[in-house]
Amino acid sequence: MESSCQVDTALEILVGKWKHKILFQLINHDVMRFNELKRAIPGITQKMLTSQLRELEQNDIIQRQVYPQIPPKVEYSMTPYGESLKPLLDAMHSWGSNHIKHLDQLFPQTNEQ
Amino acid sequence: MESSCQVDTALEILVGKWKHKILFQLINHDVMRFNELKRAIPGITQKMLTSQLRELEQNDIIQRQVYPQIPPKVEYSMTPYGESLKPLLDAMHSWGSNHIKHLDQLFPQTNEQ
DNA sequence: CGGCATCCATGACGATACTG
DNA sequence: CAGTATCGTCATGGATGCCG
Repeated sequence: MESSCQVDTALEILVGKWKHKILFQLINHDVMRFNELKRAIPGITQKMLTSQLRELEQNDIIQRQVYPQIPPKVEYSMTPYGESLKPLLDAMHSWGSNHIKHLDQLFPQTNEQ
Repeated sequence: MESSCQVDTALEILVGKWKHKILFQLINHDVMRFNELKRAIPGITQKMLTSQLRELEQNDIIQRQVYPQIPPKVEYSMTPYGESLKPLLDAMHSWGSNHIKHLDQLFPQTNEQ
C-alpha cells in the first residue's frame, strides 16, 4: 500500500461534476427517489444520474432500495459508511468558500462565478 | 454567492490528475525546481507539469521564483495561503486510506490498486 | 533548464430515443 | 417511474518537436 497518495481515492469518489451534488442532496434529505434527485439537480441527465448513482453505490457510499411495483419506485439514501464523507465535504465546502473570498481580495476587480 | 456548492471550488484546485501530487511534493519539500518536480512525479509530462503549476500559481496556492540566469533556474514553493490546503489534503488522504480498507472488507477477493 | 506550440487519442459528458 | 441504448461533442491529457 504505497502511501504516496490516497488522495486520489477520495477524489475519485467526489469528482465527476455530479457526484458531490448528488451527495449534497442525499446528505440533506435522508431519502430521495430517482426523479426527485433529478429535479433537485438542475442540468443533470438521466444517464449521468444513473451512472453516478451506480458508482456511489458500488463504493458503499449510498444505498439503493427498489420497490417492485408499477410504477417502479426506487429510493436512494446514504449508507452509514457514506456518512463518513460528510466531514470531508463540509471541510471542502468551507475551504472553497474561503478561497472565493481570498481570490476576491487578491483580484477585487474580477468576478469569479 | 449561492452557497449550494463551493465544494466545486475546492475540487477545481485539486483535480486534474496531477495537481494534488504536485502539492504533495511541495508540501514536503519546501522548495523545488522544475525538473526536480518532474523527476519526483513519475509519468508527468512537461506540458502537464507546466500547466498545472500555472493554475496553482494563479490561485495563489504556490509561488514561482525565477532566477534570470543561464541555464535558467525556477523554483516553486507553497504560498503561506497555500499551506491552508494541507489539512484538507491530509483529511482526504486519511479518508482515502480508510476507504481502501473499507472496500477490502466488503470485497475481500478483489484487489483494488 | 524550463519552457511553449502543435497535433492527436481518449473518455467524460450530453442529447435523444426507446423500454419494462 | 426509472431506467437502457446509441450517437455525437468537447475538454483533458499525452507525444513530440522547437526555443531562449
